[in-house]
Amino acid sequence: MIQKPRGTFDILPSDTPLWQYIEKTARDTAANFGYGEIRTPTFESTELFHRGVGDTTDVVQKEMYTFTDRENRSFTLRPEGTASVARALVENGKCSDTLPLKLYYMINCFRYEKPQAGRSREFYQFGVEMYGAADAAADADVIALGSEIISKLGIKDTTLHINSIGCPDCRPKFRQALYDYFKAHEDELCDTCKQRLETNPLRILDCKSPVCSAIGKGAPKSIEHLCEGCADHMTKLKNHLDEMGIEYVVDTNIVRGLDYYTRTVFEFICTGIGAQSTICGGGRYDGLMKQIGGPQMPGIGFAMGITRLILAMEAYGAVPANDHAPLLYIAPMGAAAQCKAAGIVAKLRREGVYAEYDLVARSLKAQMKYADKINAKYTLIIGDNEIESGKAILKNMQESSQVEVDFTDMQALTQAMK
RNA sequence: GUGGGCGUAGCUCAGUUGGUUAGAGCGUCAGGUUGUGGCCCUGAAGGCCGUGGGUUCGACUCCCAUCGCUCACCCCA
Repeated sequence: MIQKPRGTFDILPSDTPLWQYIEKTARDTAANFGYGEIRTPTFESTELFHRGVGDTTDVVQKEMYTFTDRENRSFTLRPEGTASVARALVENGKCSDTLPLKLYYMINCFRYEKPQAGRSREFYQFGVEMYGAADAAADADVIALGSEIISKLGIKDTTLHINSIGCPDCRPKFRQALYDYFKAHEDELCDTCKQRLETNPLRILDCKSPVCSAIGKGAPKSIEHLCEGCADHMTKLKNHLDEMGIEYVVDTNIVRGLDYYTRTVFEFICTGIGAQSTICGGGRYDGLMKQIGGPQMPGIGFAMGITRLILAMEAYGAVPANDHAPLLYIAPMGAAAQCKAAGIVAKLRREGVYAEYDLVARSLKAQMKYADKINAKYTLIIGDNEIESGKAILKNMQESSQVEVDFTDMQALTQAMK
């Protein structure tokens, strides 16, 4: 038995209706916000992610599926969607189009991580990107879209956390202030945080250790170290969110792990789906486009993990019932009747009706059981007598009532099932 | 990459201090007299007890390894 690769999963017919529902909800909502769909290759030049996502990130350093092709060129299965979209816009000259550019995508991504609840090696995400709008109004508009989708999917207990991590001007100063603060408490920090102090002092703020989090409470806050421009941006974002009726909390612990983020970062966090509780995460990336060789153009966007949305929907009973059932099941007895049934079903299907008939030569009784199991609304029984007379019994499965119909008259048959 | 938990029929799980033909429920299939579903009843198919070693007269049961699943750290969607 050859098994699927670790961290991947099959999506079976019993699950696909939910996936399709989520995808449709996301697409339709994005379309109402003026976004158009973009589709990019599943793999890209490895260099794109080094420059776009950032050389120092965990994603690039140890989580990418990188391979060389027959010409010895290095490619990588996309670990996220933002870099590809930026590349596609530059490569196709779309940066000269009317601004802002608004794109959405529905993709699979790949990261070599150890699987757990809400995290897999191949995962699916819906994401949006807006380019050419530096104003905080754009941030609010993007967040509003994420909020709207989550709300439409019926996901409860979700909180929007926002923060500003500053820009290339003010961030280094904040980082230094943070470093200085924790350096003074270095002896008290846990072992992992002692390492974090050198690698990424921002992450100490997340530490679950009581000692570290206690120390963290007194640490400098990023929003207190913003330059004037970044501070104004944050204020305007909050004003817009307030006006739009979107609730949020300012969470200075929100620090995204991808290098391209600037200023606004945000996460929609849903309690009750395990440790991987961010169902939607994003932020602003004003330097990304230039970083990958395009023009200087501000951008902002988010991505939501489809699997996490599903976990959340399941947790809150928001999964819609699957009511796909045949209008008619035809139970033929014998080869001649089966042939007749095939003809009737073919006509119904051409009219867009979901109809079925026996394909495995079951007994009549077994066919009735089958019709019941697939939830057929009506069953039509055809044998030799019926072929001769052209009339057959149509049974309403719910009411258990029967009427005789002329099954050679499609209009009469359809009418009888109204 | 680091930890914890778990691997027995398609699914959910039993399996007594190691003892002979490994069980149940659900599901699947076939029946319960001659052309009719849902309830009920009967029967059948389906397991090298994750894999490989070891201890033992004997291992689903104990030990080791390995693979897989799962949860958490980390990171992120």
